[in-house]
Amino acid sequence: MALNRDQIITAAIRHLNADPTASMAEIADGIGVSRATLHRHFSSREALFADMGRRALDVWARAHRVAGVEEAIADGSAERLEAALRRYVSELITQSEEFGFALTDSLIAVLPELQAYSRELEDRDEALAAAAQRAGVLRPDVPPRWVGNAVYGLLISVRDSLRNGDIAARDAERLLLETVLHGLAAPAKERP
Amino acid sequence: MALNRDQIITAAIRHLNADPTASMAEIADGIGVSRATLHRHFSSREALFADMGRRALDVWARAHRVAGVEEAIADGSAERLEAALRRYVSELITQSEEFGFALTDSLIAVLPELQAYSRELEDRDEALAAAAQRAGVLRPDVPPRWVGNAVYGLLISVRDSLRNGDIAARDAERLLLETVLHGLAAPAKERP
DNA sequence: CCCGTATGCGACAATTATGTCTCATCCGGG
DNA sequence: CCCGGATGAGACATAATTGTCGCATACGGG
Repeated sequence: MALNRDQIITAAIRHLNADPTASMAEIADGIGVSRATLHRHFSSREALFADMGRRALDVWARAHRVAGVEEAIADGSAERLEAALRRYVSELITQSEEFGFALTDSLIAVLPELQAYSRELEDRDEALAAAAQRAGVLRPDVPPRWVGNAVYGLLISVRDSLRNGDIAARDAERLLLETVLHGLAAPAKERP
Repeated sequence: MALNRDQIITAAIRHLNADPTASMAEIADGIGVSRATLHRHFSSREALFADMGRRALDVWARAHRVAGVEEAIADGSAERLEAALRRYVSELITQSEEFGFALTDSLIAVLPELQAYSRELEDRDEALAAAAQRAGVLRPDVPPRWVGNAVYGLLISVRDSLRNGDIAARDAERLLLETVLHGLAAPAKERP
């Protein structure tokens, strides 16, 4: 057997990142399996997309776990929180090819199961941001949800920048972290 | 006559922002015109999308003009460049509902005419960023293209944040500008 | 008031995508 | 070597979408 179910999902995400409107036939062709096989693994297009969404959210959840987000929140120290924040962003960038699907597709908002899953992760993001604000790691004068959304948007920036060759892959993590933490203004100047 | 061509484009953009996969029938229905009328104004779906893309890029170009980007680059002073930068971002946020279409849809990358238009605007963005770096307004240790892409991604953050009610509309501009210029780290701490 | 224009409505053919099915083939384990 | 399960190829019916057309009608200016 050439590809198992997981490999098909991975390849499908990769292919749909390049062409978000691809049909089942195009997806199958791009992956290198027949359309019939695709339908044997996923009863419908919706089922395939649901599994891809689940995969993307799993990647997101794994980033939380790997970075020790929960523990850092419980700990509450600035050092732990900042380390978790950096590790978390780094993990998201590394896995952005699979996670990126969640960035673009509105399908997640439709399926109730994924919606709950997504909400849970967003809440944890918010908790992390709020804890980091309390610990003095992040500035307190922005809504905690904005932090997660800003990272989310900058991940799209990274994806597009890499796609266009505007930045080097090895610089992606530094650029995202520097931008979200310190911004792009020249350091010497101002700050009222 | 209920709606002219321009109004239809505006309404179509608005509707497709909410449901990017809407069919011609759904678009027409959402706008409040018949499918036939839609086809009378736009010979094909592709023609409609091309016009929407053009509109989005026009908004972008207008933001450049209103902010005096070209003049600020020619002037080269830090004050003019920073003012143009702020005004430019502000304008993009204000018009984000119509410009937002360009943020998401990959159609622009396909049509040669829009591609050239888009490239031109991107180049001007890059020139602005580079000039701001030379003038000491923006930090010089990031690729100039990254600046534009970061703003682009944060505009998506703003759109999503507003959609979810995570931030207030009147805070959008401040949050985007603050984030892109100074970042989200607490000001007092670190900076090696 | 009248007429031209634009619109809505419905029908239509053509195309495309989807999901199911059958059958031949291939491939690996026993 | 043989067999069972998985795959590829293709046919098929169904549904959705697209683009076109004809016709009736509503609207608005002259």
